[in-house]
Amino acid sequence: MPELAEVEIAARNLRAWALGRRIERAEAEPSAAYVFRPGTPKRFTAQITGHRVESVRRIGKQLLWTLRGDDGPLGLLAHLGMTGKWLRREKGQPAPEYGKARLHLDDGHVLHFRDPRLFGRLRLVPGARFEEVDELKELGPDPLEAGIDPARLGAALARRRAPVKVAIMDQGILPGVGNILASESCFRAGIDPRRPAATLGGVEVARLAQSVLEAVHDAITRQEGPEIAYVEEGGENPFLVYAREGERCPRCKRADLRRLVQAQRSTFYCPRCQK
DNA sequence: ACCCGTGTTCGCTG
DNA sequence: TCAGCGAACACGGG
Repeated sequence: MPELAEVEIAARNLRAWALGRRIERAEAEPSAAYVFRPGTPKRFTAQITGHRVESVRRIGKQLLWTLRGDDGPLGLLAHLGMTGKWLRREKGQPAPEYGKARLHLDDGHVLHFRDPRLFGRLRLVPGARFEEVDELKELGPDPLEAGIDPARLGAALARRRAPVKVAIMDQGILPGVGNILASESCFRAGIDPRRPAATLGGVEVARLAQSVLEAVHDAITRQEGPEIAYVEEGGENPFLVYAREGERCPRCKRADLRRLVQAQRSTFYCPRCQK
């Protein structure tokens, strides 16, 4: 369930699990070719096997692995898409359902990339030259790593006529912000998600910047644990407004939360608190 | 059967 | 060139 917070947890897990480990064998499901584009499952297997995991970095929703082999570094760019997840299993345990790729480590564990819906991506980056990858060039500064500069955010929003909730999901503006965080951030900031981005004043932009960081920190705090545990089946919805259409607003406790569709995605908001 | 979904990309339009 | 829009991608779950 990957937005910034989930990917950050994934990065922390992967560092704890894999840093310094040698990948004795990499495997990929031939049937999951879609995940490895551009590239093939075969190439994935052949190139990664034998490398050591040197670092795992996160920018927005992207995971940047740097692997070290005999003939220099190799990058692995991983995106979880809608349903991607990294899991760790002991050697010999059955692979998780929908496992698309596996990294057998030299400590008796196997890292599985599980992705039922196949919107995830695993992409090799020769020489780990991530600076040459187009999707990464287009990303803005990571909110968690660099903070959010209200002046920069204001300037970016000023150019947009799109609704503010849609604009803040632009990965060139706030990488890592997805559909949930966007709704949550607008709610926390008391800003109507339908407002054209360019109509926000300086005070509102500053409040929005702060709200995004708070929503991210809250989400990370909730999820820390051995694995990504997140709105697991039967778990309680941890969000303030997301997926709470019809429920009473947790702030004003008077209006009922509403749902609307923006840019083909659901938005949740309080019609009374968000101006 | 139908609708929904935590994401990105591509093609088209103004 | 850029902003905006809708479709497409693939598939499980309610």
